[in-house]
Amino acid sequence: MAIPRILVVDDDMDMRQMMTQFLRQNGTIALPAANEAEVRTHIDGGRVDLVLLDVMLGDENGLEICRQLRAEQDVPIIMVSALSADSQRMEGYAVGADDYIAKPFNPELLLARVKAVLSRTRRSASLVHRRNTNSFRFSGWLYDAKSGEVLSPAHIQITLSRRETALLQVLLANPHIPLTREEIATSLDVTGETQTANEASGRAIDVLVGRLRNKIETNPKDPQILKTERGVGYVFAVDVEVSET
Amino acid sequence: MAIPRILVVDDDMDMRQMMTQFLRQNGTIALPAANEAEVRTHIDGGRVDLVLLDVMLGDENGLEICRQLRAEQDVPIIMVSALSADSQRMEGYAVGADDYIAKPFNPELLLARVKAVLSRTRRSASLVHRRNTNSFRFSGWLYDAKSGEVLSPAHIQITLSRRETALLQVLLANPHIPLTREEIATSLDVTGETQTANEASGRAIDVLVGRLRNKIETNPKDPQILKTERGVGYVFAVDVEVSET
DNA sequence: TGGATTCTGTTGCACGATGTTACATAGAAC
DNA sequence: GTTCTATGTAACATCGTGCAACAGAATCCA
Repeated sequence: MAIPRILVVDDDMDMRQMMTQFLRQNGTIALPAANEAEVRTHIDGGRVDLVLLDVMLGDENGLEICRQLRAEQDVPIIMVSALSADSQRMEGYAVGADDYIAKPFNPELLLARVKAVLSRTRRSASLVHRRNTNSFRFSGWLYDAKSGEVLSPAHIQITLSRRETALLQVLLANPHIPLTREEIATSLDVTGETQTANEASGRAIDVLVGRLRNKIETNPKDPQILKTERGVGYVFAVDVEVSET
Repeated sequence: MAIPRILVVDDDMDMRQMMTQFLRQNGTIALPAANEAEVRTHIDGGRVDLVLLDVMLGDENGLEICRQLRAEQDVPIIMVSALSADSQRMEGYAVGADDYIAKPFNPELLLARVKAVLSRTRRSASLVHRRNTNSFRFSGWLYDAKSGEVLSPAHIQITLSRRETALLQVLLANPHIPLTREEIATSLDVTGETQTANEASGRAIDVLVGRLRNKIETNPKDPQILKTERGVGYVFAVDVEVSET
């Protein structure tokens, strides 16, 4: 499974920090946000699998933000509130939240709810691997998922190793979204190919990326397709057109 | 998140200074102005997210300025006044102010009101990094935001590091406006993460500025573009022409 | 089965980008 | 002038990444 990315929205810095830290220690990517603008940035700019949204955001209204997100996106939302009255809870559900937690909460409970919502929506599993698609086009290249063939812009067939193919698939499924090495490594294992231990120690992903670059980049020294996001990971930086054959 | 730019209009220098200083300490860019002419300069010349407008401006009338701004712009305005009588308050709203604060006020209250108005109008999202603009021209130079290319007046391509590029972007978005090191550092932290690596200890910004100067100034020893504001920070001191491609 | 071939992870080094530090210098305050 | 503070900058330190070389694992094939 890909690593879930959770947007933690709370205007209280201590609270925000506590929650992000805890979530990070428990195998998720926690993205802090303090207000609506920051929520926008994350939602619009990158992938977010779940939003933990405080009801009371200073002067802003968490419920309103929730309503808006719901209207335009279908990202799962868990409302968090210092008010545990049932009326509040109902209001949370009314605006479309997937779950509701009252502060102060047991961290384990939070984790349980998070896991529940993530698995319920199966969103975390849906982001990397697409189904029912057979071919991908990107900057002149063609990858046929069914046969596994890769054709260069000059229509020359390229052979990729199994691992390289898996990497390409992960990237093709997430164009323009920076993926960390850990996310890539985890996704590669999910494909069920090699079960070997993940990237605990080393630079396997780096080397794998380099090898793929050598095969699909015109000038591997100056990659245009598979770009490096320093301090983050790698991005598939071109548009991908998906066909159903 | 973008740093909000707040225009502080008050003819009393102490008051002006106190307010700008306080706002700057709280993560905003505060632009001082003492009269209508200076207000004009800022409003017309650069981005302003919020105006803090004193009702009593010597001979000029804050209410009148507010009315005019309202008529032609939709920048949010908070009226500030030594007179707390309700009639005054009503008058403030009548001319279109978004909020009203009576002097003397609690700084925290001011901050709260400012945040409230900023988030309400969602103006804080219109930030240092402009969108939908692809190229910037300044004193013969050309920076293409899309490709990241920088062309010198002699049409020679210059390569900037990632950090240098980010700095240039921040400066280009704020021509003629002195930015403190802290403001710059904050703006450079696009990730918004808990980055420990910000300018707590060091002179990173100074050195970064020096490196950018070495690349874009004709004579780095006597900078004409990226000037130092002693005791303040740095200014991008030339006009910037923005194109949409 | 055993050897050849291919695949893949590990390691060490190079290199560029960036932050830190120490010192020199410029400017302001007196 | 002297003194103090802010700034410029060279030199160094650190970190992330690319990559060649190596070694073990997997696969192929006679």
